[in-house]
Amino acid sequence: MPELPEVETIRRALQHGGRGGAAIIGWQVQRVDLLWDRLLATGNKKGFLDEINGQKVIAVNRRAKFLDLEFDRHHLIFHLRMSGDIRVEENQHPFQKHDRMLLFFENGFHLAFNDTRKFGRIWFVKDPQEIWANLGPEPFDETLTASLFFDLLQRKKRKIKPLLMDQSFLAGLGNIYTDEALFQAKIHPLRNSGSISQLEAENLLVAIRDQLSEGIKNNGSSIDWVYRGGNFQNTFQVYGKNGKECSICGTVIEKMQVGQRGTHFCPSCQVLFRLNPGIKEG
DNA sequence: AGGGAAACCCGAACGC
DNA sequence: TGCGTTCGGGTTTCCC
Repeated sequence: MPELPEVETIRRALQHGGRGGAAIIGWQVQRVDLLWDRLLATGNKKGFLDEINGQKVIAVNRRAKFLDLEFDRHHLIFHLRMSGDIRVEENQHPFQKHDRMLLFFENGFHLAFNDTRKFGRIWFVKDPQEIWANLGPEPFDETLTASLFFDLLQRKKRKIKPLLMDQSFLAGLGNIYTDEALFQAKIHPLRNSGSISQLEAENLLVAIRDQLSEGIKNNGSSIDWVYRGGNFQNTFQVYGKNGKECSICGTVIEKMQVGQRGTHFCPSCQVLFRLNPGIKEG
């Protein structure tokens, strides 16, 4: 589902073209159809529909899983949540089931926001900072060094998987990339963040960046029926692989619930307790 | 502070 | 075949 790599893939398509659509930079808004009112998370509908008219797209940015359409005077921020997707098409193209908003441009094209499950939201604001004020660092932020990451983990006493998915701790990971990163780093999802060693923290940060990079390189993951075009799902090592053999050791991959989320791991590669005396448990 | 549960949604997958 | 039930994904909110 849309996690950082999927949102980044969509961002690049809107900025530079791709995924079957053209770049939208410089395009001017002519009209907006809001087909499902609750899509707009804040502000009033009329103000939004009136004020966006005539504005041009300056840039398409991303922060964590938020997509930021930057216009002359406002930002239109999207969160795709579970099933959101964006298409750019000529107006003659038929609208689709579950389209929740249509942004018409003066050049005869429109941007369609499609969201089967209606979890996605948009914000129309002057300053995007107010939307993402509580987000943690970007995973690729250069100031997020291995030693800083270790310190941040030490300060918390939480299960590592829910902590990595907490957007105020680290912004961008979702269920899939978290499971894959923990597998690469050989860390059990239930490990207490305070028990992670310096070396493990280093490996984990590398794994997070590796997995996200691979996801972006593959244009994201197409799983279920919701996301178009990505191939990263073909490289999954643990996500959805429960019952299959681990590619490293042959042990059967298991699935369990952690913080209400399906969690996939190799019980041999990712051990919760080490038997070696002298190594702290947990 | 941390963690669990529920809510928001829909369609696919499953069970009978 | 057809019906009812379960599941899952990201986030927020509420409660212990």
